[in-house]
Amino acid sequence: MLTDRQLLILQVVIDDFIRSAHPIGSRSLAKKEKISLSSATIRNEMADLEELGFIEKTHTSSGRVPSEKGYRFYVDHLISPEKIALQELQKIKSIFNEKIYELEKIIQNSASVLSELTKYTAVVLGPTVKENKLSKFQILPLNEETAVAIIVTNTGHIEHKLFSLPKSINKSDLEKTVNILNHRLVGNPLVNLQEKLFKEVAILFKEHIDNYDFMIQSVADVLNIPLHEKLYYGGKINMLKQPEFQDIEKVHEIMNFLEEESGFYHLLKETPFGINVKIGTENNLTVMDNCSLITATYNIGQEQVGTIAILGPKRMHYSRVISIMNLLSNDLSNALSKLYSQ
Amino acid sequence: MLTDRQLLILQVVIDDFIRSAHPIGSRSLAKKEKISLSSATIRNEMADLEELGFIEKTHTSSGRVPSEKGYRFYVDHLISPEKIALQELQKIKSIFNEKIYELEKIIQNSASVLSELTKYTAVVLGPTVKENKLSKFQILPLNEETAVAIIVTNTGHIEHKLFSLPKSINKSDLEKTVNILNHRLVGNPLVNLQEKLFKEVAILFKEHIDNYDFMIQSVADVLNIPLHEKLYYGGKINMLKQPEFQDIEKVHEIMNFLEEESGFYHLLKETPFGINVKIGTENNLTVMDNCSLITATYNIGQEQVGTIAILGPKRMHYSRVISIMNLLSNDLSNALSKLYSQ
DNA sequence: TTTAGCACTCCTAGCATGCGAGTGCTAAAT
DNA sequence: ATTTAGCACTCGCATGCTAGGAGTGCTAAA
Repeated sequence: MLTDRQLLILQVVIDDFIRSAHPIGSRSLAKKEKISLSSATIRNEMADLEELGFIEKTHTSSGRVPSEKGYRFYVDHLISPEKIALQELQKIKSIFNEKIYELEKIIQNSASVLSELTKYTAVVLGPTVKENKLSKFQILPLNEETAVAIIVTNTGHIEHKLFSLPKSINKSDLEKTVNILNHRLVGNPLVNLQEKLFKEVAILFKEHIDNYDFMIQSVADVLNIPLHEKLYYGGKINMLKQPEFQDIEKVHEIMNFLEEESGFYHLLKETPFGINVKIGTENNLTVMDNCSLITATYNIGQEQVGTIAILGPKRMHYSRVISIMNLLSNDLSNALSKLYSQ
Repeated sequence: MLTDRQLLILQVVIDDFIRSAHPIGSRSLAKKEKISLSSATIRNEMADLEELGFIEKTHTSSGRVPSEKGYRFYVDHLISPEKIALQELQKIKSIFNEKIYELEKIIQNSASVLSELTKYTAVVLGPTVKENKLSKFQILPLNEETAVAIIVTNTGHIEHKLFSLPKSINKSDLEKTVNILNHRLVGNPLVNLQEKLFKEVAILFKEHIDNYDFMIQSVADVLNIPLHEKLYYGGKINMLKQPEFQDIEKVHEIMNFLEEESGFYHLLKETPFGINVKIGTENNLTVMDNCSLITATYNIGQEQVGTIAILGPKRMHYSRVISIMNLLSNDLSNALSKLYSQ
């Protein structure tokens, strides 16, 4: 177990390193207000902390930097919630103040504000669509051959899709189609729509609709909604400001990973409830070895539907970021729940 | 006027520099197959070319690199169309082979393929919406309070927008609203809709619709379609591969400019018909001083509607990029014209 | 007109040097 | 028994020097 003095020193070392990005030595530590010990004493304590694996040297005679274990301990035991300036709070609130109904915009705004406040890169995983249920289906014919289908889900997600109509379809058939689909499919999860369509709806189509085989194929196309959630980004290039990313190689690697979509998707898809911090190699991904990822889930009603995340260097301002994400994920959950849960 | 020999030397210098990114000197030039002159002769010619401003030295005793004037001359007089490999041609065709109805996807695909083939950054300015005309308007009520409006334009652009309904509106009022709007507004350019709404439609609303003031406000919101065309990107991080962008500062600057949207919007908004090359300071923008921008317009029917662009270092593979953009802009115009012009 | 030769310039890589910030260890001070 | 002062030592980094290489311009000969 660490002594109070060791805790203090560890905390100051990490705090300082997070601020300055420079290794810190015993002499500069001794000058700090909080610490009234000689540099020699501190040297002894630091040697112990190093032996325990919380801090490390970059070379034999350098100051110390936090190790991954050090950061982990810091995050778990040494940080306390940070006060967020009023002005910044208002920025968060402002996401939800405007009368925005559209989910996508709220989420994109969240990512932007998050990156703006933290100066790191924000990634938001949009709400699960898999669990979404169909709440409305409509067809709007554009001309003889094409129509646009509008699909609305219970979470406020709206999608439109062009498709081709059977030749010489009449108005009443279209109406019947819409009625049947609404009657049979509303309330069902999107994933099941295709199955239901072919099993249950097909029979009804056959009974009531001319040219039913073409129609059912078109509808099937339309209902084939991409099931992977979308990712929203904010401050993609904030990384370039961080001193740890002065190496163009590293930047390229991590940027590439960001652009690729699928990589981050998996990373965010399976995050535990609430705030979670993954430091460096804890992410189990070589590209992320020098990064920390802080995630927070958000929900609609009781259901956890998505994740907001901040990607930054391991030397991240953890307390501040965690406080901000706490606020934002709560506000986001509240706002979305108000709008879309029934 | 330049002699044939000077032309040859200028061409080889620029070709070589585009390939290698290293200044080239008289000795290495003399070794080239195409050139059977001694290094001393070449030195004399190069001195002349420098005096004329086509090439320059990075320091007193360095090899030569092309000047902006040199690139300009090269682009205007020395390059010839490049053969594009079959495989690459097919990649271009593949954008249009699939059955895609949606404009946005075709355009996004174009940007992606363009960046993939050139290894530079592609930016595409979507089709003008200002000139677009309304071709269909529909309202789809979701519940008591909200509805989604669907707006379709003559170029196949579809937009949906949530809005709130007046309290206790009845079905027939909604239908009347839709009818009036379709009757009065279809065929009008999007820019004029707001004006027409307040001038002509307002009167009709007053006559026929309960709660008309609320309704007209909602409709006005809905018809307030963002009039700036969207930008689509491909290969944003390709820049990082170029040796001229090893300086993180420069990368940051230019990336920032890319992310900002509005900057590039103006750059692409006013491009002349066909292929255009702007080299370095010709772009009249400090961030672009080390970049070249190649643009090509595309059209639907006879109307020029948008621009595709490649952003790269001044040391760009001009002939190849121009050839590719020629192909792609033509194919894009054809495909869009087939789909959306009548 | 072209080319060979030569002196000169400038960049770059490599190496020595000194300084500063840091360390560990020991012995004295508290 | 801790804490601290002192000291020798280490390492990174900035500086300056040097040699080598690639290039140039100029002059004089081919």
